[in-house]
Amino acid sequence: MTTLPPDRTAMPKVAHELREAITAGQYAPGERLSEIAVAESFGVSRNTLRESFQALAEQRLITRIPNRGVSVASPEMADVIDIYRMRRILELGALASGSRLHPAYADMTAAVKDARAAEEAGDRPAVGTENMHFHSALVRFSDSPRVVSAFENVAAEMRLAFLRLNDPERLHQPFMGRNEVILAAIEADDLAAASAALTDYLADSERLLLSTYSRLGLS
Amino acid sequence: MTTLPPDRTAMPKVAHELREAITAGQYAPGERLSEIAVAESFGVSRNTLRESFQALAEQRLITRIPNRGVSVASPEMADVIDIYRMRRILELGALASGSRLHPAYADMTAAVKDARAAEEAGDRPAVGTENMHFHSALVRFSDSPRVVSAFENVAAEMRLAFLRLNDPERLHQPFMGRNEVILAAIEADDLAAASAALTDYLADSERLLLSTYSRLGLS
DNA sequence: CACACCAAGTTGTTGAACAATCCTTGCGGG
DNA sequence: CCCGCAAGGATTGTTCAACAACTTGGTGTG
Repeated sequence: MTTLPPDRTAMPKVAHELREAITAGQYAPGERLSEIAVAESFGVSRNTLRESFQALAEQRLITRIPNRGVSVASPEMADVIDIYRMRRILELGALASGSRLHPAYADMTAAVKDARAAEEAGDRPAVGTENMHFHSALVRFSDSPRVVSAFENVAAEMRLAFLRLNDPERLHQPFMGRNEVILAAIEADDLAAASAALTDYLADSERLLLSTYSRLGLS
Repeated sequence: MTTLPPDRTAMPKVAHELREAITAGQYAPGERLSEIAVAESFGVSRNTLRESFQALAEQRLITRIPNRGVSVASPEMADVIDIYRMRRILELGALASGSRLHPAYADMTAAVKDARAAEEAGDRPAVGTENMHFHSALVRFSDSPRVVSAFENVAAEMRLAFLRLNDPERLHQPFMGRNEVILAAIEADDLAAASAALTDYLADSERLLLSTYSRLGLS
């Protein structure tokens, strides 16, 4: 077994792949991440891995406790509430610049269409993915990289909240109709109606998530 | 020269102190940060420093270019525009929950009072600090740690934008009156008026900053 | 002047080391 | 039987020295 030369820019790649793995549920929320084990699995040194950890910790995707290492974040009810506060501010703020002429509008339309198709096909995970695509696109109305990346961060945290549940994807399903209402309001240039629909969406989605937490006795 | 035992949790401290040093202008925007030099000055190893760098990079306070190391961020016009987009969304979103009964209201009052006092005393830097305190407090209306820390991040970036200028503090001065208008509107429970005043504030502040950039031929 | 080349310096990464701290386990006392 | 506690092993946080890849600035050549 010959040792390969080290990848000269391994850290960003590792951070990215680890992020994907976490949001894909390959590591469960709350799961402990052993430095040695993870470093080995990514084929990097412990030091390089620690740099990647720092990036993910800043995004609140992992939790660092001094002398006790790293574990995948496991959002509690208080976090869920806060995540929705952030979502409300970012999404409603972005929607204020919404328009049927904006490129993001087409992406939202596509997300709704693909979600419908996935629903027909009974592909629940895809419905969930498209739902999040819809809201990612919505936030792009802001034309602001900072707003978009702040949203992507809370979206990843949301994903972790869902992963704590038994059937994560089930919770997305009831809301696809809501997205269509929002879209129609934007199409009609009625941003007030779109905002109202989005506000309802967020309130109901938060309620459902929190009550599921409560039902399962979480946090 | 006896070598001390390494600080068992040096990284967070270094990240914090480096952040302070950068926002205080001890390292100029765009300045190159040599790993060896900075590590030495903080009394930590290169590896530990790199972890701290990663945290600050995630906050956009420093810029990492592969194989060329780290430099203090130097916001360009496009960044300033984006920072204000983010500020508009966060601050207006938080202000929507504003109330004279909220603890943040008292902090805003204090910031205005201290700013007035600093202005009397001709202490320009303090006027700037209190101006930012005012807006930090405003954002706390959101009751959301995530919103607050997202704001603190763009506030630090703002600081870097100001540091690119000759007389950073001068730009804060014209706006203290605006803060008083916002405060009065909240006191009168007129959130619409407060939002309008804040919108004006942000637009004018952005305009002044951008025109100063332009006058100095920056970016 | 343009261009290839060279040398010095820096970065990105590794692997091994070590003390401090945590965690488990087994043991003894109540 | 349960609780506290001590010993041991495992893990973390950090350091150091090494090395190749890369950048940078200068030099010489055509």
